[in-house]
Amino acid sequence: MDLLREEGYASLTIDGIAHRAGVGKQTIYRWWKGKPELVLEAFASYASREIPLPDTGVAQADIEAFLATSFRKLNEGAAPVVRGLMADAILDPAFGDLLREVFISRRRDALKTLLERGIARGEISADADIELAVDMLFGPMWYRLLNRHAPLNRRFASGLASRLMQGIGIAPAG
Amino acid sequence: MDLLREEGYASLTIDGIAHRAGVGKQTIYRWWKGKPELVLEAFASYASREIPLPDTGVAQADIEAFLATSFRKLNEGAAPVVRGLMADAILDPAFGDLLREVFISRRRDALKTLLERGIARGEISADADIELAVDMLFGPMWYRLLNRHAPLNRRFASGLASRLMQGIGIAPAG
DNA sequence: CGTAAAACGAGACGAAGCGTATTGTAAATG
DNA sequence: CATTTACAATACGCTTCGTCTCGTTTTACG
Repeated sequence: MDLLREEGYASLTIDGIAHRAGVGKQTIYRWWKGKPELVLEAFASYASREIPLPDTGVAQADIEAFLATSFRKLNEGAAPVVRGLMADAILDPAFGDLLREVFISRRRDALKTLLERGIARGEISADADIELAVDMLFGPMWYRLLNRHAPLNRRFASGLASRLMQGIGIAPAG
Repeated sequence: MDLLREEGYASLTIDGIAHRAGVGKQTIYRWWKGKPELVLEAFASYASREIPLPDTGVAQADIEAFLATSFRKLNEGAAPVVRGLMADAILDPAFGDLLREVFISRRRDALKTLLERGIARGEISADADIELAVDMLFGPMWYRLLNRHAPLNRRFASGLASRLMQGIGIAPAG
């Protein structure tokens, strides 16, 4: 993780990692298939203290808080790592499967939990398309993360959460 | 483009392109900075017959048609190329700037035109956040394109367009 | 035309990084 | 205590990169 911060994902090499760790290359290849798998595992353990799910009692607020926390983690340094992992996932479909399995799908599950709570509470339509809703929240996040055309800030989190609820929510009384 | 289709973006090399083209490597480097820039230009010219903007008279239908056409182009063979370009854009910020400038931003502009027509017609709230709306349409598209967890089909286009309009639209009479 | 400059095809070159193989040493295993 | 396993170090062959050096067209212009 130190090397990753110092040199960036693209410049990180197995030789460099082995040297910094005071370890032979063979030892690294004994435990990991390559750089992406190694970084993914390091990142997963770094982020192992899972982001606790917010529970404010209101779906829109939960979603907004969840997104805001995700954005904060990215802005605090995770962004380059996540971007690099995605680049390798694109170039190597096998690693793409792995990334989806151990990272993407878990984040999706967390978000689904929030949405299902909203359904249970009657805030969200029972026949809402949950998969689509997740895509509508994480999609724009990834789009800004990878494209860098606009910041991942609280305003964005708030905008996404409120527009989504207008799309799938049940209008509150009043 | 032939080589790209045959071998895939990741396996495409400058040496390979030069050989296939019956051309020296130096000639390629004289005209392009590297593989990503070359592929971007080839792709841009291939897609130069710009997708004409739909104009049905109804914003939601325009948006849905625009998305559906984009999805179709991707599904017909553009997807691997676009994915590869994005991977390089992630790994090389300078190329990321270029990709945003000549591709991403133009697609965004096309979508903005549709949204602004909707505002002019009174179908979309005049103070709607257009940038956010574009992110909410293209974001999920890119998310599925890169992550491959779900298909880019007509149902997805329809779902995105309708949910967006519920978020930023003005309820029609009736 | 005719000649000088520019662009070209071919491919050699050194620098990286990859993933594997080798070698002798240090742990651990039983 | 013997044997097996893991290890650090590093050499190796391979691939690709981007630059360079050749003669050989092709182009530009007097």
